[in-house]
Amino acid sequence: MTDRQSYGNAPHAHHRCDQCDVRHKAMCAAVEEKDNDRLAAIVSHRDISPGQVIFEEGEPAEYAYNISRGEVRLYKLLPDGRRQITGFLGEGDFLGLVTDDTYAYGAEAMTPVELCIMRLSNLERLIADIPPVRDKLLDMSRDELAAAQEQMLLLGRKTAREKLLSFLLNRLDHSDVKTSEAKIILPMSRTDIADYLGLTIETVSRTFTALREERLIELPDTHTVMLPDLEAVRDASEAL
Amino acid sequence: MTDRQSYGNAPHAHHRCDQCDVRHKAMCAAVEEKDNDRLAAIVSHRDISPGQVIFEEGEPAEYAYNISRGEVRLYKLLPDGRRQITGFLGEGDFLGLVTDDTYAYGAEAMTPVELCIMRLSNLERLIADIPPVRDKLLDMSRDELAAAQEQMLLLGRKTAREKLLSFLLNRLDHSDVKTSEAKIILPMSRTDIADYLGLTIETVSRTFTALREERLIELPDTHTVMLPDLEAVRDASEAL
DNA sequence: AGGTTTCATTGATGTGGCTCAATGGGGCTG
DNA sequence: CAGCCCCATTGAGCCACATCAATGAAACCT
Repeated sequence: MTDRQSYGNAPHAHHRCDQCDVRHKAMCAAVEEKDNDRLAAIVSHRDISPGQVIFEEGEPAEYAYNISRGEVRLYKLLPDGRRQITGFLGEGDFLGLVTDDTYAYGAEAMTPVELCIMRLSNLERLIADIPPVRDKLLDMSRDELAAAQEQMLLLGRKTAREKLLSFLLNRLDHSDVKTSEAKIILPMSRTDIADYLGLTIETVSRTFTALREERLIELPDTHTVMLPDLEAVRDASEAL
Repeated sequence: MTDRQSYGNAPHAHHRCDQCDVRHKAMCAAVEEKDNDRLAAIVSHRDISPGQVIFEEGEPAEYAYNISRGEVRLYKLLPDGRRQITGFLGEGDFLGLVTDDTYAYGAEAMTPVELCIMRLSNLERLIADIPPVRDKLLDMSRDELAAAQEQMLLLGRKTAREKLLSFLLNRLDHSDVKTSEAKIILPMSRTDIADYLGLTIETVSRTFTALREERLIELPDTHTVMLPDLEAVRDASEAL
């Protein structure tokens, strides 16, 4: 599951932050034109291949990351190997808020990932000097907290069917491709979905099949889901 | 469950913040001596009796709160009434971080509660003007996020037994009475515990009984738990 | 192209926790 | 202090989801 190789590949040289594709979505959007050089001076880049570990839970936290390309899973483990995925991150998302000086969760690439890296000490100085950055991070952690609470409701009180439908609706909201027909691409495996929803892989698979037979969803292939009747899905995701 | 009466009792007059019992634990600790007057000028107080609603999920958020006395539960509801408690708050805790301008969860008093109230608009000005306040709030939401992720692990992947033991250990950590024997006071009902752990009241009750029969816990009365062998509890809370 | 590995699906069976139901006990009220 | 109400406990049976096991299908390597 985590064939950690050389711990990521060698970092690149610095980059032009003002030309970054995901700048507008990322924390960096809070940095003004004039401070761009300062931002560029403290970031470097790294490519990560699918399945590789970015960092592990409990590891001393040295860096914070912005995802400039690809998809990442965050997870926590129990001693016997049970895993809970606490979130999926994508382009523009920020990675590495820490409490005590260790990472509170592990992070792995699900697809090829391009990371924008900065030392936490440098980030802290940036935060102190540029108030909008601090505001942006506060906002982001507020949003994350609201999402976490929604996920607690899902994990603690929803059925398998409701969990899966809520998950699909979430994915739809967060996808940027807004076609008329609701189409969802799932970059993660069934196992990842199961570990995110507090289910087993078999239950996820069976529930997908059941939903397809009810015509609530279509599955053109394993990693694509279509929602032909959004209203029906919304109703079924919280039962009535 | 929520006999909302007159929506709290009449607010008191302002208070001496510098004499506040919970100041050192609260966000207010980040306000310096010289800014005390400014803090005192924007806060008022309110007493809430057990079971009363402080605010409801989805309600437009106008105020933020500090808890100066008592215990509060936060929760989210599904349309059919299923409830997930997302957290328990106590003295010094802050209440009312919002995403869009509505509360992301409901809040109810579990015991008699004394609240320190401030308008969100005033708090925002305080945040903008006094950087340590912003830092403190960022820290607090980081901690809350870490706790939320831990709770996701619990809800998604732990057994009833592990859930209950983890819950007790958490309560022990957050209690300020540090006696040699590990003693825990639970202000909340069995139903609250069930809704926090994603269980039913019957399972909570049965699990308590089973743990007592194994001598992992003692139950002098319904709302008191003793942990005679902390190591054994820690092991059992994550299985091996 | 063939062989291997990995991942998803499906089936058969088991079980932890839920549901439904009855009983017990502690605290409040009059 | 009797009666009531609320809450917790306990029991019996059931079911949603887990576990165990087999098969199918796609991706990967050589």
